[in-house]
Amino acid sequence: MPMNTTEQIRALINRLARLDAAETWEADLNPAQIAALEYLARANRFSRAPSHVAEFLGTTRGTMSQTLKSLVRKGYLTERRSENDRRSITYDLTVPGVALADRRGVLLGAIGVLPDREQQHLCERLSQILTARLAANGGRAFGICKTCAHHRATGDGAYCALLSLPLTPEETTQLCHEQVTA
Amino acid sequence: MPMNTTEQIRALINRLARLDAAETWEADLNPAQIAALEYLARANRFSRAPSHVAEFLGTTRGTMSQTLKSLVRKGYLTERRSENDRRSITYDLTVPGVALADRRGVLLGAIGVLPDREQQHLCERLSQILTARLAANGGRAFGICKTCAHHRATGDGAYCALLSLPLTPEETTQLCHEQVTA
DNA sequence: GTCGATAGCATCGAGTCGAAACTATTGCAA
DNA sequence: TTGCAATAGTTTCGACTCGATGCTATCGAC
Repeated sequence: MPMNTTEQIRALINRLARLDAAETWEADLNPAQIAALEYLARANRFSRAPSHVAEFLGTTRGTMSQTLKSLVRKGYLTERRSENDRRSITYDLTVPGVALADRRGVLLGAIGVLPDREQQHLCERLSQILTARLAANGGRAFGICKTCAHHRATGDGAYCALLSLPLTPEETTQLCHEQVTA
Repeated sequence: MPMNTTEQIRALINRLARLDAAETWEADLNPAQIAALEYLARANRFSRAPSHVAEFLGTTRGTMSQTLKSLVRKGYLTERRSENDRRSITYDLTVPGVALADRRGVLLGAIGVLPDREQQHLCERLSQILTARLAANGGRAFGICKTCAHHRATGDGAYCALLSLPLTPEETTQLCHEQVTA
């Protein structure tokens, strides 16, 4: 029974991710650890708690708790308890953590074979699929801050209307767990 | 530091695969087991040995050996020693195995939001990336039999010029570890 | 017949996986 | 103010994957 296009796309996505994950072992981290580290490298300060990483990657808080603890032991993360809510914890990347998150693999080179226009197009299509996938069972999008309905541009920086907090220019390019596409 | 398009594509591929994998646990199989089962469901009779599955999924023979044994224990596969080469083993799907490989998840539905033309386009782009990725470190393509340089169409069925063996029509639509794009 | 290459397997320690039970904190409401 | 449910994170459990290493059986070329 030959596969239809839809199934082929799913198979390609899974195989590419699997091959990319296999590279990961070159460092002293496994795929789950790299995935968590890369998320934390791109998330803003409101979105770096264990429950956020767990939701982003489709796993449980318990599992993510272990993964994050092991990254702390290896020196790639530090944990910081919140002042306001003493239950919550935020993880920050250390200098080696940032270096590792910026590491690039063979897959990036392979994506580079496509011309810029095609990359742009591909990126949009995959985003559409992700949005549909998340909508199917109420997942959050974790989109970029400045594309959010709560984002307000001010003179110099920006402002979050949901959290009533000022934002630095850098923060507006990061991922946020509260993001709602405008 | 904002991500460029290339990095975004990689991140999207990994996140989609991860979310798809999370669904997998609804059955009594984990992502690695499902991936192996789905490969075996699509591979031809020359490409269903542990070393083939391992190469396809970018893992080692040792690890794959364990995964396949556990699928046998669960009743989704049967193993069969080769007549010609007594070292080699071929795995076949049982009836429950076929049923499980055909199971469809939320991701397929999400891919379905794209119109057919876009799916076709997306499929080609991802294939290009995969080809480039494999070329980067000498991996095999595991392409479809009838697109192979060794494929010869005959009157009724077909013929493999590499293995000097006749092929059924069905076999020419399956994956082959020897495939070389014509 | 020897010997290297190949195919698969067993074992090891670290770590992931979900599930479930647990602690500490928060916030709401009677 | 007390009570209680919701929330955030952790711990423990058993099954399993991960790569690495070393092992056996078989094959094939010389």
